[in-house]
Amino acid sequence: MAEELRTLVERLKAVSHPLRLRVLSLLELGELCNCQIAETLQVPASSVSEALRELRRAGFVAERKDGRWVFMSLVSRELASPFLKGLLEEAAAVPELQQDRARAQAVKALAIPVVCSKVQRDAPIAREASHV
Amino acid sequence: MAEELRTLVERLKAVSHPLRLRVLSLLELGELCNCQIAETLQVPASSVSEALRELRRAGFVAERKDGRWVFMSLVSRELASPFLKGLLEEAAAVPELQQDRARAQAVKALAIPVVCSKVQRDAPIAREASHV
DNA sequence: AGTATATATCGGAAATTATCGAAATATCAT
DNA sequence: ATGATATTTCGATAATTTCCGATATATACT
Repeated sequence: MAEELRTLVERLKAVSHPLRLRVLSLLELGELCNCQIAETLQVPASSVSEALRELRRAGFVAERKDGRWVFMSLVSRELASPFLKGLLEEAAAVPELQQDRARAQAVKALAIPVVCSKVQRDAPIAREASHV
Repeated sequence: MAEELRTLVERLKAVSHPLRLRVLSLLELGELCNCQIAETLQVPASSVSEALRELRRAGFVAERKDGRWVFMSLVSRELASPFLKGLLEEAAAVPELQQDRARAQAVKALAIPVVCSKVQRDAPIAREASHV
């Protein structure tokens, strides 16, 4: 398979996943660290880390390290590919993603160490169905 | 998972696949029947049929039956979602997809029964790697 | 140095998806 | 009706993906 076709498919796969799409949508609010996302979505920090890795590989997300924390943000709208722009436009209208962003706003209002220690402390998440 | 999030993910999955993306891209040329696509891409007709089913389920493709043939076409640009528009814009620039479309032009120049009987007659396809 | 904490990676079981030939269905042509 | 042909569905296997706890790594704080 040609390199560029493969790359396009990989970028599409990166967002064809509920958790990764939820993470992408959260980053519309501006940069967030791993633990803020984990707390907002109530999923294990390792799952968030993996989701972010894929989104980075796909070129949708940039990272900025600051001490212990790694802040992730969407690539700028000018650099965003046409389909990413279209996707974000559609994501903005999805109710569950809107709810996620509302919860993230509340999480952002807290100090980061408070949020992170809370995540560490959390008991394993009960799963509603197979695959988040 | 919320219904609308699930639906968006399903639509993304539908195009996160080399064969389905190639089929979608071919339909930029206008409507094509199953066997024209199978001949153009040199893949089994049943694989094309399955790809088209997913693209239809995702709402990207419409069908028009005419006797034995089922012609598939892209939904109109006005009905196309922002994401689909962006994707088609990117697909237009991918070399392998451009080559596919060039081959499809040649196939379209032939009478359909000629193309279809050729597809039926074809020996099984040698696979270059796992997953097309 | 030693402890705490944030993130990343690993391992591997479970779920999902991909693939294509074979069989089924639907329509056309005689 | 019979046979031909276009498309779809089925069945089964192989490949991939998902998921999360455990472990590793990296930085901060004392």
